[in-house]
Amino acid sequence: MGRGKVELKKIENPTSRQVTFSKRRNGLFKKAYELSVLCEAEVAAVVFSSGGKSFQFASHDICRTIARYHSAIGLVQPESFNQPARTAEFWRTEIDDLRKTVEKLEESNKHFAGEDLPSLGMKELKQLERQLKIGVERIRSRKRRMILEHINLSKKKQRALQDENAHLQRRLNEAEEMSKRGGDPSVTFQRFTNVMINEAPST
Amino acid sequence: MGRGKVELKKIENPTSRQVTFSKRRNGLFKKAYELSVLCEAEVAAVVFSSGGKSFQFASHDICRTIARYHSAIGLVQPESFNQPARTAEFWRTEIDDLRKTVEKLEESNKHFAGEDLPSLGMKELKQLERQLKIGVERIRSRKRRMILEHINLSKKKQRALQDENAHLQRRLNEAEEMSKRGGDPSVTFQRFTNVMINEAPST
DNA sequence: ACCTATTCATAATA
DNA sequence: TTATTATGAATAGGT
Repeated sequence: MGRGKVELKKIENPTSRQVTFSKRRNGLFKKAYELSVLCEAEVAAVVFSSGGKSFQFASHDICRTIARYHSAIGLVQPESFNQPARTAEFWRTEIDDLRKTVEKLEESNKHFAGEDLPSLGMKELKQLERQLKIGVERIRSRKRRMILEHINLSKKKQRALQDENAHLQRRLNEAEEMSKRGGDPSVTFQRFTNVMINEAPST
Repeated sequence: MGRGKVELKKIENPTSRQVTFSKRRNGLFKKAYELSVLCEAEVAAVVFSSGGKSFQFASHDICRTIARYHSAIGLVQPESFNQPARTAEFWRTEIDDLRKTVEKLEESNKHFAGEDLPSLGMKELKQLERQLKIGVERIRSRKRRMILEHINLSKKKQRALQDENAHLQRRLNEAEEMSKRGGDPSVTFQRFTNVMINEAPST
């Protein structure tokens, strides 16, 4: 709802994704609230942003609602005999590390896209610009290479077709000679080939 | 929405309350789903009708999301969740997701740096080049802005110093006048200021 | 953050 | 329950 509809797929632009996340999260919680009031329902909602931040709404007490959900599902389990503390701790750090990695990568990605620049000093900006220019240059050279390859391929195809044409022409001439000299006139040639040069991709 | 607005209070008519509950529950879950897709968020919602029936939506795995919520708020999870196999499963999927995210980010980072290009087609290359050019342009504009700010700051400083100089000059003249006319010759001025313009950073 | 053209959700109704 | 539709709400894109 808004100007133009939106495809149901990940919003690629990080800025508008963040904005939409905020807006829609609020919208969702509002709806949840209204549902709970209008229909006397018990509602809880948990949302994690892609960055890992958590948000929640609960009409009553979220823990109570979750507990109720557990019992509703019949997931009650007796005390288990493990060392969940240590294991959970281990996983937690593992996940924290990964999250940090993600954050760093996201930041550098943003910088590459020219976003979030105010957090950088002049020196970093210069370095970044240099880096981007190198990137552009590499991409251009890759494009040149691809085009060249394409052209060469086309040329090869062309040559092959020309050769085949010549060959067929020769055979045709021979056959005509034969028939002039009284060869079997039922022999005909029905093969044709077209010389097609694929259009090279535009720059 | 709908014909006439609704007050935010319990719907007394049981029939229309039930109908509204159904509709709005679906609406809520739909919104939750859209949020998860559009913004790559992890969303879970649990709803109990006033009659006690439970409904839930989860973008990933609802137990995982709840577990994540628990760890996010630093609560020890209820034992019912710490059954080792299941818990391990949750953490594993969580970690897998994060790893995938990291991989994607690393790939796009490489592409920004002009590495690993052969995996891209001509179309992607063009898009990437455009993106990089935008990045460069933004960086340049950021640099310009920084330099301008620096210059303005310098100018301000310069002006302030000039003013101070003028003021001192005036007082000096006055003092000289005074002494010529036989004022107290012991009054001297010992303050000096230099007008220093900081060098602007080079482009 | 605020604005508003649009699309979406849904209350009333059948 | 389902389908329709008038209307208010949510929100995408812009500023």
